[in-house]
Amino acid sequence: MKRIKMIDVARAAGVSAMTVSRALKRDGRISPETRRLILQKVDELGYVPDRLAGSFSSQKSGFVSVLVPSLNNPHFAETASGLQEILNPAGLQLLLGYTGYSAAQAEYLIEMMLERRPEALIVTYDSHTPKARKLLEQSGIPVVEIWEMPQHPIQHVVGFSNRKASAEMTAHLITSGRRNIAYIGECDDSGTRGAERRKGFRDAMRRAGLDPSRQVALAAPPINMMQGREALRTILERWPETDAIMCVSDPAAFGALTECRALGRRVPEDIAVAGFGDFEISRCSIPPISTIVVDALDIGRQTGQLVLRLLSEKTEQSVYLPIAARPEIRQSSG
Amino acid sequence: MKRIKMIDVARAAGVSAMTVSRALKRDGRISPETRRLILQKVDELGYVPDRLAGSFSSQKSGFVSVLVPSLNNPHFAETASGLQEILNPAGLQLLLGYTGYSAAQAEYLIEMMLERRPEALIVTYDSHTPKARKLLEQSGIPVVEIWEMPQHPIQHVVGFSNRKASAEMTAHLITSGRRNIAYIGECDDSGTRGAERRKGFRDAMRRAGLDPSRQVALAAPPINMMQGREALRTILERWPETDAIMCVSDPAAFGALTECRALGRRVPEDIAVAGFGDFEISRCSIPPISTIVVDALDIGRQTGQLVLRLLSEKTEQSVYLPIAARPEIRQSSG
DNA sequence: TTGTAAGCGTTATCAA
DNA sequence: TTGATAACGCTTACAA
Repeated sequence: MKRIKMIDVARAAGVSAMTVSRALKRDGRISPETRRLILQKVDELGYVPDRLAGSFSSQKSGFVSVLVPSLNNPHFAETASGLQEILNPAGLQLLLGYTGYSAAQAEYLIEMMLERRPEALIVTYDSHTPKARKLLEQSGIPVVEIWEMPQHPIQHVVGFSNRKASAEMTAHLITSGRRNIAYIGECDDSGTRGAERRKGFRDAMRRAGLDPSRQVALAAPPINMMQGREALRTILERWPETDAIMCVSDPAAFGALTECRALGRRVPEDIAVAGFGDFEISRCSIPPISTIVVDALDIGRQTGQLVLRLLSEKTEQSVYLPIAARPEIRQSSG
Repeated sequence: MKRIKMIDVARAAGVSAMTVSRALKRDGRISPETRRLILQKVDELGYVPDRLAGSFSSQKSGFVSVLVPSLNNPHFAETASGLQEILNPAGLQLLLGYTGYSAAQAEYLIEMMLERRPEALIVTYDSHTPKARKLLEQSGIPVVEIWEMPQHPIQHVVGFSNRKASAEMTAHLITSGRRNIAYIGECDDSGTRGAERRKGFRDAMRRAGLDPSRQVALAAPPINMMQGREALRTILERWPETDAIMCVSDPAAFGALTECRALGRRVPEDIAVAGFGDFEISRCSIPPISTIVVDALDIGRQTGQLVLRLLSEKTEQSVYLPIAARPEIRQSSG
């Protein structure tokens, strides 16, 4: 009970393997009747083409590698969906890897991925080890960094400034009259998008002549709701005068909001709360949480289209596709 | 500037390609000095092995395909993490596909996946088209269904009965004195885990001689928080006597809880709420939501280990690994 | 411990 | 429109 090969189909149809190969890829250079006959035989025999062999022969893997910090984050999940939506119909499959926010794991995955000869590599911005960066630079394929506009891009970028967006939201809090603003962030966040957001908070506070030192970072990325709750308690113990909280992400903000409620602090009357990312929870909570809206699905689609363009055009020039990241003011920052 | 091949490394080290191949796979049958020399050359030349060629030659793809309904669901994301954690160190890479809860998309993906000659196929339980089922049955590789114990398993299973778990939680609501229990579920859910949960609700209600007909299903899977809110309003309009809500998932339950608050209904005093899945939100909300706890990470790890076993043992027998799914009672069902 | 030779199943290329 | 032939870069199997 051996596996059916192309040559078996060819024999059954009384043609050569090459003709079968052509029939299977709407190549044009084949007569309609021959194709019909071949497709029928393919069906009869239950032939499944071997892309391992096909990729090897054509030297095209049909893979696009994607590295994300976590799948357990609606942002990256949506971005991956957007990518799949654009790339699958073009015959490309995603090779998805999950770094767990670890630069070492990212390096390992990049190496694993490159062995599969992907046609492009998409990496979510985060710190890279020197070796990882070198691997990316010398990969010889299009590399797209997403979800941030890095200072020193490797090649192409589809992203925005997390720092600037975070600064804008902080500025909004300041404009609406808050002065004693605290920040809930992540520790060990060097090189991450979270670190950029923290810088943005500091930028805005300094610019306004306010003290940016009220910061807590209780956990490594990604900080969760419960840690947000804990962070809020810590903040109110250390800085009881706090009248607003800027958070690295919506789950943290929701945690803070929830703890405010548990402690009897009114939001936004006593304390304003703002998050980042427009997670579902920020829309559904009471009150809804002010946040930075980023269209994660769109990042995936745009990146997918960029990859298709880069693969067909062989452009040398680096592309930067800016993505909108706009503050959306909701009741929590009243 | 051509890509370095194994033969190039071999020449640089003054050995044959085969020796390089051995050096790269801790094969044992090679002298330590030779290996050291070769690894040094590999490093110098920046050689990246071509697994496309390697897989083709050895007829082992090194892939394990995984189909999940959605990445944007912490359950499947964690399961994928668990799989990656176990399979990567064994030299296997995940080929992840996202069906969007669509049987047609699943069929398409299964076909795409099989062309890559994965060594095993892991599919989250959901309805399959006849063709998809046939492809799975005839794939010739281990197939593991996860996240449910199907009536007619294809081969192996790592899962639990969503129906039974849902019935248990409903029974808890009944035991604690609720009588007019409504259900928030999903429409177009035939063959999904959500449908099993709905059946479980009905089972428990009937068993207790209660009316199971209070059901709303406003959206296709996966239902979200906002739809949970809307569903609760619908329920209270239709059946004002409702004193408990059983939900297909925690996000829906949180939506219901939130809408109760917005409408001034006390939880659990006026209405009890229960969910499914132990999502973060069910622990962090006020009050915390009673839910069915399922260890998604563990499902991934167990499945990973099962796959490794199946690949080494070549067992013919079907394996069923039961996974715990226990109700955890929290304040929301007080 | 190392090397040699023969594929692995497809597609590119050129010829018919 | 179709076919023959030669890769593609590595690993298996066997030999030295």
